[in-house]
Amino acid sequence: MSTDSSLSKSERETLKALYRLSRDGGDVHTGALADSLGVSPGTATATVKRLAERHLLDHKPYKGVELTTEGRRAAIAAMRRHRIVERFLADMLGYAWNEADRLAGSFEHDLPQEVEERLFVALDRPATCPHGFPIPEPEVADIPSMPGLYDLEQGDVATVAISGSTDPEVVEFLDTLGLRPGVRVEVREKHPFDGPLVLRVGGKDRTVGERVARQIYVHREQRREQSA
Amino acid sequence: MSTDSSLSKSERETLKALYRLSRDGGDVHTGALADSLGVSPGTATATVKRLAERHLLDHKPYKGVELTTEGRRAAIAAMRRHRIVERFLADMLGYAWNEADRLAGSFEHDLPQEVEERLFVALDRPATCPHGFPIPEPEVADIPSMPGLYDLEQGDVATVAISGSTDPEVVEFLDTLGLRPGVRVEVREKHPFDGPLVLRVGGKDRTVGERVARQIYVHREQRREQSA
DNA sequence: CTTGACGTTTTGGGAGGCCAAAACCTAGGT
DNA sequence: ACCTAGGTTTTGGCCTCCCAAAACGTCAAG
Repeated sequence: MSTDSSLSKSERETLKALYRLSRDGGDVHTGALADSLGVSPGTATATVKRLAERHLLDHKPYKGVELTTEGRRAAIAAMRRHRIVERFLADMLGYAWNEADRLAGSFEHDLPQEVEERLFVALDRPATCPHGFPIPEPEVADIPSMPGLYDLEQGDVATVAISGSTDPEVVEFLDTLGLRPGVRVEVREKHPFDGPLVLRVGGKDRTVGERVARQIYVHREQRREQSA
Repeated sequence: MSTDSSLSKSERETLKALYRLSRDGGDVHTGALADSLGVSPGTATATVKRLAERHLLDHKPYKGVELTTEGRRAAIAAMRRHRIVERFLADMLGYAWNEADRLAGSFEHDLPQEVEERLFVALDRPATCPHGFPIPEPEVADIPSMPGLYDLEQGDVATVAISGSTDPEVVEFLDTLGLRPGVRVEVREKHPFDGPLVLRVGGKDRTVGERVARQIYVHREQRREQSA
């Protein structure tokens, strides 16, 4: 029942990383985890072992790691906290969305649950973090995965989300096109054979290539049924 | 030059406690420190030894502990952070001044310096914490000590501050008299022989006994010179 | 089917944190 | 001047967290 019961900073960070890694890619190995956490392989293994004992994940030595339902719930709770703190940094302290990320990680861990909730309310129960990703409900064990911009079809309307791990140069380029987190876009045309998209962004038509479009996530709003 | 350079949670907490303890009372012994931190005597000694190696305090075994100038600066920086966080909890999240205290301690430690400053600005550079105690400037090595309410003389005007360690029942009683942090009071009469004070509080005259008055701190505003 | 190479886990070591209990000072009473 | 009581420090243990390097599995190429 109880979602957490005293996880340490690195344990929470590990769960978050595992959730991310498992969302895109088959088996997650401790090596990938170590990279993602910026930690030595041995350290990653040790943390994994501890979490396995608490039944937050299954560890098949040399084979891979998989979160249990409980582990996924804890990971999502950690993400919720992270995203709320990001919103705080952006909305109350005026940080840009791509700065908030960096700072949130450093002090989200010791934030009491109670304060997290008050903060959420004080921020007016935001639906997304400053990157545009949804803030999950508490206690859920799954977040619906977001499609990429390039997965949309002609006529689709969606809201943009940009991952914090996106190459800063790409981010800057997107910015010049008006493609920023939270912005609404409509797909005007999608050229075949991995061709570019033509989008309606802030009253202007913009063209985006496939490689760049694949780095943008979206929240589909509604599909405009467009014929019979 | 650099005020901190990576102190841990307990190290900072130790410095704060030592600053408090040394402000009222001669030698500070590790026992008092341990009590104040809610930690075993051995743990207190160990932390003291570590801080001594960093030249933040002098430790004369079996005799006592004393902060160095550097140590005092670090302690005050920690207090500044604590008080800013309290203000945040009170002003932005709506916590009562005596609740803020409890919660601030849990997450102030990992707050990046940078965020602390932004928070300070976002809060409109407050002069005091919700208890009524001043938020020190950064980088100072001393805070002027505050007199008690009972140290005032007839005609003095001052602002009330109430320590977080005050007995809750006393706090509640004070509340019924309108004596809350930040409230302005004027001393109408001071009876001799440890007699009661008569104060002007929020447009009403209130009488306060010596024992209670000694538990309230004040910020003197100006001495009204009242004769020749 | 053997043998590397590569990735994973274990081992050994260090630092912070905590405690309980043993060893140790210091000061006060006799 | 002793000696004991009370407070202080050390010791030994346990936990998280990190690393480097040794030991170990696995799998695929020869």
